[in-house]
Amino acid sequence: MALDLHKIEEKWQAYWEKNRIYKFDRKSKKPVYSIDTPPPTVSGTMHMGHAFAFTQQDFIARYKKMAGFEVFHPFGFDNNGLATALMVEKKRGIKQKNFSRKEFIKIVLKETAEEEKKMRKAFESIGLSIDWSLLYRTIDRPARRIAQYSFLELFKQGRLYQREAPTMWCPSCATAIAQAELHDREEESSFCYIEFETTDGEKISIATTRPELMPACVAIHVHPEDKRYKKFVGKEVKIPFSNGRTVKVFENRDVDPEFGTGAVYHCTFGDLDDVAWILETNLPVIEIINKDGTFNEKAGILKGLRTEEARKKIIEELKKSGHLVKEEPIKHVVNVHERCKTPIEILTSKQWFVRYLDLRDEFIAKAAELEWVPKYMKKRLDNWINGLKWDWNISRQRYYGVPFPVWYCRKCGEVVLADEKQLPVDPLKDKPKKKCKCGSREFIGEKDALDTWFTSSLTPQINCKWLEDKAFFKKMFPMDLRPQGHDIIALWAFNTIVKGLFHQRKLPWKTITINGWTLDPKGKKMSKSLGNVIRPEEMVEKYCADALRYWAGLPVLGEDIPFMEKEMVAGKKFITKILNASRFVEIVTKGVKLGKINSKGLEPEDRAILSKLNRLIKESTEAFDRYEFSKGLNSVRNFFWLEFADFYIEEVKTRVYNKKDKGRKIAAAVLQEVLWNCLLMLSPFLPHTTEEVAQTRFRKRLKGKSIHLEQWPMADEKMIDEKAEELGEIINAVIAEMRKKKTAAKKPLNAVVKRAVVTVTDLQKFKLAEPTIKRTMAVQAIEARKGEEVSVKLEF
RNA sequence: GGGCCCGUGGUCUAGUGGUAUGACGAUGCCCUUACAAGGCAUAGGCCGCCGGUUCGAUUCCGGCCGGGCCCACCA
Repeated sequence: MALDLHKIEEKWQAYWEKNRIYKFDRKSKKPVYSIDTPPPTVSGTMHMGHAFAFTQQDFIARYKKMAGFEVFHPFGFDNNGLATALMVEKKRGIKQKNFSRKEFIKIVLKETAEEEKKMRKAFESIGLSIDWSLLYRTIDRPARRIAQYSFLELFKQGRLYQREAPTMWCPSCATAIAQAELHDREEESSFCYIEFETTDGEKISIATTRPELMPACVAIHVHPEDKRYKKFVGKEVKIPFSNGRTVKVFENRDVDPEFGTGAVYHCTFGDLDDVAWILETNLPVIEIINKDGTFNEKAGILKGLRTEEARKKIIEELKKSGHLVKEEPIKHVVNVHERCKTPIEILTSKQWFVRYLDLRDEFIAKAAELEWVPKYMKKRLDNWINGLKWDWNISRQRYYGVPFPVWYCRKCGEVVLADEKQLPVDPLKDKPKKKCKCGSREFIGEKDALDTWFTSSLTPQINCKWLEDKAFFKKMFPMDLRPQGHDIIALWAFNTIVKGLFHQRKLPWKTITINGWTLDPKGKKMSKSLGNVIRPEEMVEKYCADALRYWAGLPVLGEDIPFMEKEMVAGKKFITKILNASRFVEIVTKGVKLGKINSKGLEPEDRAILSKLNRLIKESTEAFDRYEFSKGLNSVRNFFWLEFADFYIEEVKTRVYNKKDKGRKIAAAVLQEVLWNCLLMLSPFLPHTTEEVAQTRFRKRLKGKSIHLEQWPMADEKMIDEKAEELGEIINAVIAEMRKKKTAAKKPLNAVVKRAVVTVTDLQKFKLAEPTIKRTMAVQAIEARKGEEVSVKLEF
């Protein structure tokens, strides 16, 4: 039978949406289970990592729904901030600086609306149990309002300050960025040995990868125990091309005497160490780079150039003047902006910060109260918090994003906050409600936008309608689950915890699950530059959504998984198997008055399969409760295929084919019972396939409109019977031996056996197993003998 | 450099203090009244390496090697 799995899947997706199967009913009396879903950046494409993570999250959502919870499973789009703006700039080939603020925002909103449609379709195509009526966007009014309210509240708590400070700056995006937005990149560069002269004519060499920062040099550092440089300490050194400016030589224990020449020149600001040294030494700041990345007049001969050009130029000039004594190639790591990969510079500018370094210990202690799945992921957060060096810079010099609810008084410079009631505000359009303390009514609106994470860190508050619906918020906050990737533990998880603690004095959720990464088939990270990206839509197209979901259910939560197309094959085979086995069960049970499973008349194979089924239900439920869904999928799959389809179905065929067989009604009942429970346990993984079978073949079993509204099965402990399973194993072992012999004799498996000689270890038990074996393998007569191990001889 | 994770037949994986689960692939047989986009069967692994604990380790401990991720970083 040719099955069009795509048609089946589309049919049920439309049905679910039409019948609002995944609707969250806030009036329900069931306990709520809420999920703080990760809002993907609107880019128009769903990548494999999305498909993987959302599917894993969906397993949990579907399980919880069946387990009796009213599941709150929303979806969010992150269309706020820098990532979104950069995506649009790239797509359109534009830069924000060439547009007015208004125009630029308009373009971004239009583009993201289009991209969002494509993305939603992609996410729908993998069969997620999302209630789309709960959709939120990180730039929509409620999100803006909450983000601004968060700002006001933090201000009142004394957690916000504004400061002119050295800040990591992206010259390409022309904005300050946060520590968490840094990435490293290894770069080939040259290590320049530059010879300086002291005022009394002695020579000292330093080595640097940033010769272009020389005009900003404010000191030279040497290690206090470095004998070579002892005599230089305290002396003045002449800076080339600087009209005779000199800097002092300092002792500094941070210097590594082994590296370079053992002498370091100190610039404002080459790297984070320079910043620390500036703070320690009270040296002057010479800022030579403008916000747009060009060098200013303080850079002298480098004025107007950008970093790369300036480097070339200064090397050239130093060569000419004889200051450059050596140049060697070096590989070193530079900090780049993760969004645009431009090496960062450190500049001073006025920025808003959230003061939180003082609370590091509290954050670590509180985060320990969360349930982390897997547990070890918490260490990553601890590492991050322990390594924090900066308060959280939340200012971004961008047009697009949530504005600061802040004005500055034109007359006295006082910071004036928006009134809670007027949120969300745009300080460039709106005005404060009151006049300034100084009496002035003239204000300048803050032009910067809030860091994207300032808003994203409020997704629990957004989901729970913090400001819009107090009763709802009280009922819903904190949420139950935050599922997310390990790459953004330091960003999203951390900042969300921070906000929860600041605003509600509570952790924002009870549990955090961390999903792994999707890697390419060789175990490498998928990336556009490596050209190894596999798109989920291609796989859905080639196989089907349930096959993709099958793959997502294989690894343990938190583990990275290489994308293996063979698992799609395996998934599709499994789906076909389910559909075929279900067809069989329907055919042979149709019109049969089902027997009662608790009654007498259960054959050994019935008892064995029912015992195994109930044990499986128990194990599968426990696995799900521990978020070990891969165990659930694996064990149900193996049971369904290797026990139920391979053995049980074969063992009862003669019973169900023969209308007069007295075991027929029982076998029919057991077939349905086992299949139905397997379908229920597989429905979180294969929602389309199981719905198809339930709706087309087992309508009568369905209590509601969908298998996804059914109750998760309960194990009947009384049915678990080790002795029955033991006997079942004997039956299966003998059948397996007979299959081998038939295969070896090149006979079909239904070939009639006139006589079989079977050696078994326990003759008494075998007596009980014999009838099942005879009918399953078409054996007319069996002679049983006692022996050390099971063996079989067949006569045809 | 620091932290975390991983290393099981050709490939990917389950698992456990008593030599091992399944898949994909390979090979052979079989049109068997669910299924040939199938069924059944077969081959294939000193469970990364070296030590230690133990009667016994793939499983526990230590070290090493290899891979991955995060963080820091030499100017």
